[in-house]
Amino acid sequence: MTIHDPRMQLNPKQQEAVEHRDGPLLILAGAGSGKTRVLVERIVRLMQTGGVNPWNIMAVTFTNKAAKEMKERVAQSMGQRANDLWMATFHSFCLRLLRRHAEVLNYHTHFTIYDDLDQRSLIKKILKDMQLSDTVYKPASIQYHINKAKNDGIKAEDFPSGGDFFLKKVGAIFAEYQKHLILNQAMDFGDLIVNALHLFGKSPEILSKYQNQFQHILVDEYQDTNKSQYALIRLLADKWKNVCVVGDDDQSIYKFRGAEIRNILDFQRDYPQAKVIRLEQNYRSTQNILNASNAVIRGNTERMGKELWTQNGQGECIRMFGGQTDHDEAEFVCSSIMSHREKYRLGDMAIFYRTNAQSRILEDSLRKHKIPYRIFGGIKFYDRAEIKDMMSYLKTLVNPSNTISLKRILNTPARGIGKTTVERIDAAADRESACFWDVISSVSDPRWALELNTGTMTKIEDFVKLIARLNQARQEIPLDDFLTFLYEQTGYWQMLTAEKTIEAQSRQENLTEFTNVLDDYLHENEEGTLESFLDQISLASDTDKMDDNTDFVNLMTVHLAKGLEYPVVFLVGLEEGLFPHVRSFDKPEDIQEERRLCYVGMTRAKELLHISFVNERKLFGSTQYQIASRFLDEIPEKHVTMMHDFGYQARGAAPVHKGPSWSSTASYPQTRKQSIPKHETQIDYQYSQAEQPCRQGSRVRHAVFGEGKIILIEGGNSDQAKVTIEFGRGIRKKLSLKHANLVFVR
DNA sequence: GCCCGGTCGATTTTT
DNA sequence: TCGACCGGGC
Repeated sequence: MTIHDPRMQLNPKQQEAVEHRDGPLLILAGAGSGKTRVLVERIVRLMQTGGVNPWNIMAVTFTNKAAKEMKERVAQSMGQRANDLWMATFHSFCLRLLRRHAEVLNYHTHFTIYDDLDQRSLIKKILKDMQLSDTVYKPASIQYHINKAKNDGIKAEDFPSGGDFFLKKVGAIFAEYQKHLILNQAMDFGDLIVNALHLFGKSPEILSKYQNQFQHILVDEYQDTNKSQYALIRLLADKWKNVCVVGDDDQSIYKFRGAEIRNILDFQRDYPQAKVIRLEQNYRSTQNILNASNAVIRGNTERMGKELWTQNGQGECIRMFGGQTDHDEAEFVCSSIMSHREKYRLGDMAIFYRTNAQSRILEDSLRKHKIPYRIFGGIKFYDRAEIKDMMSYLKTLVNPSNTISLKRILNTPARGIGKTTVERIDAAADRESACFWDVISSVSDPRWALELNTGTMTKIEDFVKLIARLNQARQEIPLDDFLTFLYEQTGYWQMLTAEKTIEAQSRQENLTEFTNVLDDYLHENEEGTLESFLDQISLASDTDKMDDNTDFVNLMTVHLAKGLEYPVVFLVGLEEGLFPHVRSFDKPEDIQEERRLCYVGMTRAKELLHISFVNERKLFGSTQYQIASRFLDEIPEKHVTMMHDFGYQARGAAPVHKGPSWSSTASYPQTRKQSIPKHETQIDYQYSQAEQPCRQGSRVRHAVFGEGKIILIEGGNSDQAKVTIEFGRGIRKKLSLKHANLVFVR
C-alpha cells in the first residue's frame, strides 16, 4: 500500500472523500491512489471534528493485515481512542457478535471455528454416515458447493438442485453437515457471516441495537464482498445509511471464492442518493506503466470506468520478453535481476505468476544463479500437521463437543486406540444421541454397551485423564508455559525426539515457533486467554505477516500480489491458456476477470515492469506450445521495449524463429530444440473436419462422450497426438487425435 | 500401524 | 511430471 508523505496535502478528490459527512459514499479507488490514507483520515475526521464516538464507527476489511495497518494509522492520530473503534475483518467482526450472542443460535459461547481442513473432515464423516461414495461425492466438490451456498446466503433447506440428482444429494449432505456443526458446537468460516445474519434475523432487538450503534460504516475492498457480506452491511447500515465503501471494480479478482463484482457496480442502484468519488491520481507507478495498464483494462466492458494518471513522470518502457522455452524465461528473469542488483535491493523485486506450478522452474534458475528468494503461498504454517495437532488439543480443551478435533488427537501420538474402537464409540454415541466426548468420558458406563476389552478401556480412561489434567493445568500455570507443558504431557514432543529424523526435528522447530506465536500474542494482548488466542489463530493467515524488510526476491501468484507494490516487477507466463487461463475461455466474464488480474499484476510495479511469454512450456509433464496472451495485443507498442523480437507478433500466425536477438549479461542457454514444432494452435489436423484449429480450449464433439473441451494437447502435430478432453462434470478422457473423430463445434 | 505401489488430478485463496 | 491420497498387505 502506498504510504506517501502524510504531511503532503490530500488531492482534491481525496479531500472530498475525507470531508463527505453523511449519506452513502462510494470511493472508487484506483490502484495506488492512496485509499488507505483516505479511509484513515476519514475516520480520524469523523472522530475529531464530526463528534462521532469511536464505538459508533465500524470499519471492515478482508485481511487482518489491512485491519491492523488501518488501526495503527488511526492510532497515530487518535492514540488510545482508536481502540474503541470497531475495526476488524468481516470474520472477526462477526465472531465478536456471535460469541456475545451465541445462545440466540443455540450455541455456547466457546464454540469452535472450523478451518477448511476441519470442514473437509466433517464432510467426509457425513459421507460415511450417509453411506455415500466419496469418489462420486468428492469431499472437495461438496465443500465447494457448501461454501458457495454460504457465500451466496443460501440455507441448506433452500439449496437449489434444479432437479439435478447430484445437487439434490449435495443439499442433503449440506443439511446434515449443518446439523453436525451444531452437535460439534462449531462454525465454519462461512457460518461466521451467515450466522451473524441469522442472529439478526432471529433477534430484532439485537439487530436494532447494532443498527443504532454503527452510525458510520466503512468497508474496504468492497469489490471483494460476497452476497452474504453485502447483506450484512446493508442490514447494519439500514438505520443511518452512512455507509462508505471503498473499492476498485477493476481489481475484483476473487469471483471464485464468492466475490460479487455486482456489489460495487450496483452500489448506486442500491443507494440512489450515493455520492461517487473517483480517485484516479496514482502515487505509485510511472505514466508508462499506467498507460499500458489502462489500455489493458479498457478491454473490459462491465466496469465503472477509470483512467489512472500520475505526476511521477513517464518512466521507462515496459520490457517485454518473448522466449522459446519456459527455461529461457526463467533465465531472462534471473539475468535481469542480476543486472538490476546495483540499483535495487533484491527485496524491491518481485515475480508474479498466474499458477503456483510456474514457480518451480523459476526457483531452479534462481537457485542456480544463487539469487536469494522467498516464495509466498504454498504450505501454510497453521496447516502443518504438528501445528494442527496442537491446535486440536487446544480446541478440544476449550470445547470437547468438537469431535473433529477430539478424534484427531485421540490417538496422536499413538496410544493404541485404533479404528475399531473409534467406530464402536461412534456407534454408541449415535445410538444414544450423545457426543463422542460423552461416551469416552464415562467409557465404562454400561449405557454405552461398548464391547471393549479392559486394556482398551484403560487406554481411553488414561486419555480422558490426560485431558482433565491439561484442563486443570491451564487454570494453574501461566499460559506462556502451557504449550510446552502440553507438548510434554501428551508425549508429542518425545514422539518426535524418538523419530530421530530431520523431518521430526523440523516439526519440533515449528512447535517452538508456535510457542513464540503465543508469546508474541500475550505480549500484544495483556488480557489474552487461550480462547482468544485460538480465535486469533483460527482467523489468521501467513500472508498477514508479509514483511518487506528482507532482502529476498519475492515470488507469488498475481492474486497474492494484490495490495502490494514493488519497484521492479516481473509478470511471467503471459500466454493464452495460462494467462488468461484455459478455464476462463468459456465465459466472457471469466476472461474479464483474468484481464483484471493482469491489470492488478501490472499496477503493482512502481518503476520497472517486465512482461514475458514463451513458445514452449512444460505443463503436466509434456510440452505445450503457447502463443502470446491476447492481453499483450492490448498494450500500445509505444510503451514497450522488446527484449527479444521472437514471437510477440506471432499470435495467429506461425512464429518465425529468428533466434535470440537480445541476450542478457548472464550466460544464455545454448541448447535449443533442433526443430521448432509447428505451432500447436495452427494444427489443422486432417482428421478434424472443422475449419477451426484444434487448440487448448476448443470445443469438440465426440460420438460417444458428447461435447467437451480440449484441456491438453500432447504430441503436437503428429500421428501420436493425444488430446485430453473434459466432457461435462469432471469426466476426462485422453484420446488419440487421429482416431477420435472429433468434430469441432462453434 | 506402516510402508508400498497404484491411481488420479493439476487455477487462483482469505477467513 | 509430480505429488497427494488411498487401499492392500505385512
